Amino acid sequence: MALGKDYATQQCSIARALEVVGERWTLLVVRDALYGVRRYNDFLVHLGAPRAVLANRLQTLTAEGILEKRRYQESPPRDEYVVTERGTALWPVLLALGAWGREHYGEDRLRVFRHAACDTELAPTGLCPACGVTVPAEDVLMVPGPGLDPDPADPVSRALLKPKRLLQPIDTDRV
Amino acid sequence: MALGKDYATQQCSIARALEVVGERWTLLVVRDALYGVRRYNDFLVHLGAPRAVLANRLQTLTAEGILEKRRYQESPPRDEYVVTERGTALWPVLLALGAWGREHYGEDRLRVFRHAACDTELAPTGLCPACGVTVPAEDVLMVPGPGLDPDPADPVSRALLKPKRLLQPIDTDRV
DNA sequence: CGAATTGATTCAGTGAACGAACCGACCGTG
DNA sequence: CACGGTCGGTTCGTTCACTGAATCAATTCG
Repeated sequence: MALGKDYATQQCSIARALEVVGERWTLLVVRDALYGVRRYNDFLVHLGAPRAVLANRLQTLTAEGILEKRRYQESPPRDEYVVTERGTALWPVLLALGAWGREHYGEDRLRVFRHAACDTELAPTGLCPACGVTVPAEDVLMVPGPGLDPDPADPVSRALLKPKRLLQPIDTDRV
Repeated sequence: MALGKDYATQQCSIARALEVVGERWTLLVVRDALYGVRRYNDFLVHLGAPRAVLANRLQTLTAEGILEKRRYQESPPRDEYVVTERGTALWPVLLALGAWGREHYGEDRLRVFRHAACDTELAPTGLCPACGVTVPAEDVLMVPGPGLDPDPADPVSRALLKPKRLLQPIDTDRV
């Protein structure tokens, strides 16, 4: 990646972070991983990225310890990519980025994030206004917003219509 | 930009945000703008980006309303790029990203961000632990950390060694 | 007048992204 | 046991963006 070469001289942890997750598609892969996507093919259809790029990103993210490749069945050997703690730590970044995007460019809200314990909607900082705590990703409930297409084409988007906890694997087994 | 084409189908405000600020160098330009960098040449020496890319990013960011091009002197005509409210709204994203980068990759802390009102260090969420408020960017005091090179080559890095408020223009007039 | 400063644009070379095709391992069905 | 389908990729030619060096125009300073 050409990124690292120049950013390395930056003396800045933002630049350091962007070396790792600043490439095209990378943060969207992490987003999907947090949403519960785990399989190569599910990433592929949901992201629409070229296969070679996806394979490269999954490999890089695994090497960086953001995802973990895990064998979930032998014969045929199948691996899934599960987000690690380091990857989960990117959740506040994605939340803030999404809040900014919606605030300044989006009309309707597409997804709403709630504190699973009290069902209160999170602030863009990740704080639960009711409980006063910063909600960890595993306690976040993702609910579809009014702006979301109710009948998407791909099965992954369809699985993501159901309210679900972050990090919980998606469930694509249905009509 | 090739970014927009694919991300547009994503039904996601994170993807929408990345369409705008997801390109290489873009977030670093915004970071510098928040740090008080305003002039083409200052961005250039501090970032080390190719001139054509910098010119392109400044133009795009201006078109997106994240920076504002402002004439600061006639004869010779000189413009500076000042961060807008929309650009300032990216501060929490950069803070979270920097916190993640330092946490997972940095050894020393390079910059410390404090609440100007009470001098307390900010949480990665932007919250002031003492006051309990989310500190707006203009009330953030940036202080060099122990890991920062005390004698950098370029004048912009040298100007950024002094404690300063975010958004306040940098001062490069010195030895 | 000549040199320096500022804010760019142009251009050739390189590397990355794109999209389509292909591949190998395995499964289930007939 | 052939046949088609799925899964997780790799390969390849084209296009596009980034890179770095050179150039340029306007103006001020010496």
